[in-house]
Amino acid sequence: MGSPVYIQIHNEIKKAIEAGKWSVGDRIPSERELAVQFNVSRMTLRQAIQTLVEEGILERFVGSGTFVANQKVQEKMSGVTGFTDLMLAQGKQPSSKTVSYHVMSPSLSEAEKLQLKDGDEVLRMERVRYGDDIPISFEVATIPIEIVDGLSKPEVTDSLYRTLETKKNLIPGHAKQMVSASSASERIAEFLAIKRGDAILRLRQISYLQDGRPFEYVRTQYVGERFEFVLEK
Amino acid sequence: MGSPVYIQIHNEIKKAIEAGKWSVGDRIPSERELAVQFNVSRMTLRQAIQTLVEEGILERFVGSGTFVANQKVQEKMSGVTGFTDLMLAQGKQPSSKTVSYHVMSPSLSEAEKLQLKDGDEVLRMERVRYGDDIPISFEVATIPIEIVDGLSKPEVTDSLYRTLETKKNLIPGHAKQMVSASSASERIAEFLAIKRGDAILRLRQISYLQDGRPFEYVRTQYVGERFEFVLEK
DNA sequence: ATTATATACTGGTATAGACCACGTTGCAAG
DNA sequence: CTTGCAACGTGGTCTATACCAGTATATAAT
Repeated sequence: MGSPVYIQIHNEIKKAIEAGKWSVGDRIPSERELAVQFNVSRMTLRQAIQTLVEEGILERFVGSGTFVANQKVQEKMSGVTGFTDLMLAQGKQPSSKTVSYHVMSPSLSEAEKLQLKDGDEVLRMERVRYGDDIPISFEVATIPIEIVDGLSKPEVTDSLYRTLETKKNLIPGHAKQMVSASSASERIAEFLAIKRGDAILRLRQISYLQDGRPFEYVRTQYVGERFEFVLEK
Repeated sequence: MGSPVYIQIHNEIKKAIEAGKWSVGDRIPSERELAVQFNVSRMTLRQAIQTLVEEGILERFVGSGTFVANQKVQEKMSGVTGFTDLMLAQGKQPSSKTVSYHVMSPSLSEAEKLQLKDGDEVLRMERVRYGDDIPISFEVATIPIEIVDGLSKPEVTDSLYRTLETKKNLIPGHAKQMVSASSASERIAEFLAIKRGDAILRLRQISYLQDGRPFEYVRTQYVGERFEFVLEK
């Protein structure tokens, strides 16, 4: 085990909570007690607790103790987590239909956003997303071909994020998102079962890997009447 | 000076950076040097640095040193900062016209969002916001009367956030924001110089004080063609 | 001049102890 | 029984020291 001790302790406490040793609202042992249990100094133990507090898993109260926090479902719009999780978090059954799925040359805009070199190709797919079988959004995703090289179609369409992490050890980092409003075109209106000109919430998102390379450019059009982003700050 | 030493050092370093002692990209003295300068232990000095790193003001690199970071203009949408700052950050000249300004009984929705008791009154004001004299948004702000008690109209309309901080020592905490899309009504279209049915980006925001009390409920309608939110995660 | 290698310096981790302000709890005084 | 206060436990802050792993730089060997 090469990682720092406080990370190891962080993981052990996290696992203990997930295993149900302590439930939401429970007080965990004091820093001094835990320091003895793990056989480390209190400062090191505090570092482990600190990381858990930053993750929102624990809460500290002076004079009272440290408690298991009730995981706020914040960052609903983080976008670094996908549509599937978003729908499930809202209690809706997610599904989707892939409209197209092709390898092609990128548009100028795509090449710029994804920082592509001349001649690089991309995978472009269009999808309609549903929540409880009601159309929620129409999205166009563009991914550099080198990112999805060797992956099967289901591996890409089902959960790209998980596949990238498990199969290629590529970990998503930050994302840039742009939100605007527009009206539905004839084609989009048909996919989303609305009228032409109806309100559309547009989200353009560029996702980057931890090393800063862009790996996905997604343009999503949400039905204004059926979707809303919630942000907490 | 009652605050912890590491907070004091945090503030001193921050002021030094703002004063231009070190510029973006500059290396600041090592932790060991600064610890001697401030006459504290290295651990305490590290705590001060840590808070500055978390604020995005400094960056650390093992083996190289600690550097002044190039302040990312993230959280443009935080909303806890107002329209004025938003426009200035984008290089546009902000202005606004107050359409109405009345004390009245809250609607059911307002009373709920602001957690009002029966009989409580509110200040409701409608405003059109401009960037470089082009209409950008129409907003309706509702504020509990007790929050703005004793404040003049300009103090409320010009910069409510600054006034609350300086005059009443009330500090904004978090905010909840909901983003959706819709179409412009006849009345709104007129204010915003667009056509009825044109795309509107809707933002509903509830702002809370640090103690958790809601103090402002704002509904804003942005012209879809002229405005876009940018988020970084 | 180029390439290894050693050295000095940086932030990262870890220890063991100390005092503080705050919240909780139980005991004593009313 | 209630109230007030003291003792105790908690997380928050701080010290002084040590070693580690990564980076940069000067030095030595080629």
